[in-house]
Amino acid sequence: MVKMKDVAELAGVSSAAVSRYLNGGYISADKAQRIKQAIELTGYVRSSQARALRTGSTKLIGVIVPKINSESVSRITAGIGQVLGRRGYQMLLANTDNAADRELEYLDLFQNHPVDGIVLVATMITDEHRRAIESCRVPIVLIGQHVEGAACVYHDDYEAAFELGHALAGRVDGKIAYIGVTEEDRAAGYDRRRGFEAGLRAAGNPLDSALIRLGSFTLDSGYGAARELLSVAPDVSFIACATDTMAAGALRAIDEVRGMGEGMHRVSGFGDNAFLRALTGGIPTVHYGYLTSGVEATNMLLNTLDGAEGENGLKTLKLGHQLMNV
Amino acid sequence: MVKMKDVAELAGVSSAAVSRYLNGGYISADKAQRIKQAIELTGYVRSSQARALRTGSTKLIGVIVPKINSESVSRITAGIGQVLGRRGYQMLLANTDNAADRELEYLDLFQNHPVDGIVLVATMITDEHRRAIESCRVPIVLIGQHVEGAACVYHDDYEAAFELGHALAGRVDGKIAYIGVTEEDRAAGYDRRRGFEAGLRAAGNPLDSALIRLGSFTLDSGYGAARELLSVAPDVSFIACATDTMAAGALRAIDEVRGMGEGMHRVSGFGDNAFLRALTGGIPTVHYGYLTSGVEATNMLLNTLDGAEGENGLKTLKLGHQLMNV
DNA sequence: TATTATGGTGAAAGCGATTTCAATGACAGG
DNA sequence: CCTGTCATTGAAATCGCTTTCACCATAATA
Repeated sequence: MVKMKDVAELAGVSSAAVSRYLNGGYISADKAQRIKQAIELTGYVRSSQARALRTGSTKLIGVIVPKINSESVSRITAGIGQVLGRRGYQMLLANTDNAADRELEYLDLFQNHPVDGIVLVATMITDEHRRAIESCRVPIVLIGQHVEGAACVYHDDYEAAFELGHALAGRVDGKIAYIGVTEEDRAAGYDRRRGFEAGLRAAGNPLDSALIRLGSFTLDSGYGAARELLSVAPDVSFIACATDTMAAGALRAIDEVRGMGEGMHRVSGFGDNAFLRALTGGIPTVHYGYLTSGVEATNMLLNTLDGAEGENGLKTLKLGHQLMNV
Repeated sequence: MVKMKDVAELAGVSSAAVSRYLNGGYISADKAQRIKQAIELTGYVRSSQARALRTGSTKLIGVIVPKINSESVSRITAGIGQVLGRRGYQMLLANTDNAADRELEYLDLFQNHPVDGIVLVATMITDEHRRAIESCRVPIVLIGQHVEGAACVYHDDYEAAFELGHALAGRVDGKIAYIGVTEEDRAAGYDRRRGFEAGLRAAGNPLDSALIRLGSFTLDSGYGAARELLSVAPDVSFIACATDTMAAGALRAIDEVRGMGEGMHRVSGFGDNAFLRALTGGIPTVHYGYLTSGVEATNMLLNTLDGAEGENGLKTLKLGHQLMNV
C-alpha cells in the first residue's frame, strides 16, 4: 500500500507538504503540481484509519433502526443515505429488531466506536433512552418521536390521527374498532390512539373502548386482532389500524369473514404503503414524508458537524402530513 | 477520554499488559484482576480507530445494495445484519439506487476505505464489475447473481421460472403475457424470462414474443406495461411478471380494466411479497429465502475473514426455492 | 548442578496520517 | 541597510493501540 511518505519522496517534498496539499493548506503552485502528478502516478489514497486516529473524525454516521425490512423505515433510510452520500459521509447501520435494549446497546457502541454522529429512528423512548441521549458524546438526531430537549424530526401523529378519526366518523355507519400498538411507542401507540379517539369523539361518534386491540406492527398481528374482533363483536363495521401493515392484515381478516373485497372499504391505516394503495385502490390512511424526514434529520445532523455557517444547528422539526382517501 | 495508558497506570502495569489482557495474551491472574478493576473504574473503552490503524482491521463490512426500500433487499439486509451483529462486525451500508456506476464507485470506495470485506447485492454484472470484483483487495461475496470465479449466494432463477411457467401453462386457458426486467440483470431479467418461456414451451403452450414487455422493477412500471398490454391485446388472460412488485401493478391494471377482483387470478410474480400474499390470498409466485441468503453470504464472508478452522471459505452456494399458490 | 522450557513482563517501535513550530527567503516600507 | 510581514517549508511530535523483543523468574528436565 502506497503511503503519503512515498508520494512525498516521489514528488521531492515532505509528507507535511502532501498533507497540506490534500487538505488545502499553504502550498506553492509548483509543488502542488508535482504532488498531484505523484499521486496520480502512484494511485495513492489516504488511509482513513490513520486520518481518523489523528483527527478524531471518521466521517461515519451511525443509524439505528428498529427494523430494516419495513417500508417506512427503509424509506427513511433511503433519505438518510442520500444526504450522507452527497455530503461525503457513510452510514453505519444498526438494526435493533424492535428490541429497546439493543437500541441502548448500539447507542453505547456507537459512542465508543467510530461515528461522528447518530440518527436514531426511534420507537420507544424510556428514561434510560433519555439519559443515554442526554449523555451522548456525539450529536444525535431522533426521527419519529418528539423528545423534549433532544433534536428530532417527527410527524404530528396526534393531529393526523385526529383528522383521520374526525373524517372517518362521518363516513362510517356502525361501530368502529381500533387496532393500535404499544403505548410505549409514544408516537405510533399513544398519540395515534388518543388522536383518533379524540377525532371520533369530536365528530360525535366516540370509540367504544371495548373495541380496542393491540397489535405488534406486523401484518399477522393485525390479522389476528381483527379476527378476534370480528368474532367477539360481529357488528363492527370498520377497523382503524395504527399502521398500514396491520391494516393489510385486518383487511384480509375481513375478506375472509365477510367475503372477498369487503375489507378494502372497512379498514384504515397509517403510512400510505405503496402496495396497499395499489392493491386496494386506496384505503383511508395518512401520508407521511418518510424520505423527507430522513433527509431533514441528516442535514440537520451534518450541519452541526460541519459547523455550517448558518445557525441551522440541532433543533426540532415537525413535518406535515396528508390524509389520503377520505 | 481515558486511554489505555491511564488504565495501565491505575492498575500499576504497563499498557502492553492491558493490551494483552484485552486481547487474551499472557497475563497473570493477579494483574488481570487489577486491570479489570481499573477498566471498570475508569469506564475505559478502547479506541477502535487506533486499533484499526495498528491492526489493519476495522471490523466493518461494506454492504452494497441496489435499493434499500424494497422488500427483498431489506430482507437480505436483515439477514446480513443478524450475522454481522452476532459476530462482532458492523455494517457500512451503501445504496446505489439502481445505478450500476455507483456500484463500482462504492466497490472502489470500500477498498480504500475501512472495510474488511464486502457483500454486494448484485443486479447487473458488467465486465467492469467482473474486473472490479477480481481485483478487490478485500474478500467479497455476491448475492443474487451467479458469477463465474466469484463467491456468490444465489437462487436458481431459471429453474424456478421454468417450474412456474410449466405449472401455469396447464392452469391458464388463453394467452399468457410476460412483463420482465432488463436482461442486463442476468438473474431477474434473462434467467427468469428464459426459464419461464422454456417452462411454457415444455408444457406445450409457448409464449408469444409479441406479448413480452419490459418493466423497471417498480409497481408503476408493472401497471403501465400491463395497461399497455391489455389495450393492445385485449384477449390476454394472464400476465406473469418478473417481480411481485410489478405483479402488484399489473394486478391493479387488470382490476381497473376488467373489474375489481379480477386481477388476483390473472397475475404471477417472483419473490412472495408478504403484502401481496395477504391482500390477494396469494398469487402464483416463487418464494426465495432472502433472509437466508443474507445470512449465508455473510457467514461465508466472515468465515474467511476470521480464518475459521473448517474449510468453509469463499465458494458458491445455490439456495433452493419454492413455488407458491400453483 | 546445569540447562531448558515456560509463563509473564515492560520498553519501545511502529501503523499513516495531521499539525505545531521554528526557520527560510522574498519583499515592502522606513 | 534594517525590520516586519508573509507565504512556504520540513522535522518532529502526536493520535492510542498492538506487537515484537529482550529479559526474568520459576519449574522441569537432563
